[in-house]
Amino acid sequence: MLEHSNTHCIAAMPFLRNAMAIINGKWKLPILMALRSGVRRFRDLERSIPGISSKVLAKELKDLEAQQLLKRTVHPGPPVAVDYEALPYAETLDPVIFMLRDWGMQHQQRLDETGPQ
Amino acid sequence: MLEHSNTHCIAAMPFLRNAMAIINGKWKLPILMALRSGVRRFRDLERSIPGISSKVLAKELKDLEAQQLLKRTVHPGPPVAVDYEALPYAETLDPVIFMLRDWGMQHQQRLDETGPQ
DNA sequence: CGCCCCGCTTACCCGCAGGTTAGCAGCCGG
DNA sequence: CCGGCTGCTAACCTGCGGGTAAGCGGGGCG
Repeated sequence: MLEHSNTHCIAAMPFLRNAMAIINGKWKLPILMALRSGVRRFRDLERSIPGISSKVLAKELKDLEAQQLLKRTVHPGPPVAVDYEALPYAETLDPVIFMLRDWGMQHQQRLDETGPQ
Repeated sequence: MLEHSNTHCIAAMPFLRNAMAIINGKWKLPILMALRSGVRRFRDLERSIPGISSKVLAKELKDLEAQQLLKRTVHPGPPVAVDYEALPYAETLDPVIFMLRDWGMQHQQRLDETGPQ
């Protein structure tokens, strides 16, 4: 698999883990989705993502910024305001996410059909 | 994102998690790779996947079987022999894995280029 | 009989993601 | 001056994925 070579597979694992690490975690995708739908302020994100805690939100935002998927901007007021925006680069994740979602859907169907019997 | 509707995004999350759950875990992909490269017996899998323990291997094999990605067959000997083989269905994961790997590679490059400066 | 191989299972431990609660500095409105 | 909102951080706890070590029933082998 992966070009029919086992060594290539092993070599590919770090990149796979790399990619997974970003999509992974309970909140990364919800955060990106919220950002893309126009929410920018910390508290607004907190409110628009039901269930997330401020601790986790802050941490995930840092991670996503480190991955260059979003930009944090501090507008010195007063009052100071912070906003987060998804970078265009974040869109390059879309095809990957679509693929995962589609396979996930089809797989769920398969399990629903053949599993219960 | 995901068809420009936030509700669709939320609806898609279970499928995403579903798909992730299968690819996820330290050993799922290595096991599938080993199976596809022709290894079928439990002990052989254990040996061809350096670092895995028999406990984890057994558990992951059960999971993968439940997901219908592989088939477990017991050949009553004596001696009894058990073999595991990847089902053709497992190949439907390839495009997903390719996408992840490719994005992961390109992303790694991006971080290497812009990060250090 | 003694020993090793196979295919597991059991019991125990550990690290880390993530949840819970609390608090803090800065600003504002009343 | 009091209370509330914003953008966090700190301290604590829990669950779970996974590692480690050991063992066990069945069989083959010398």
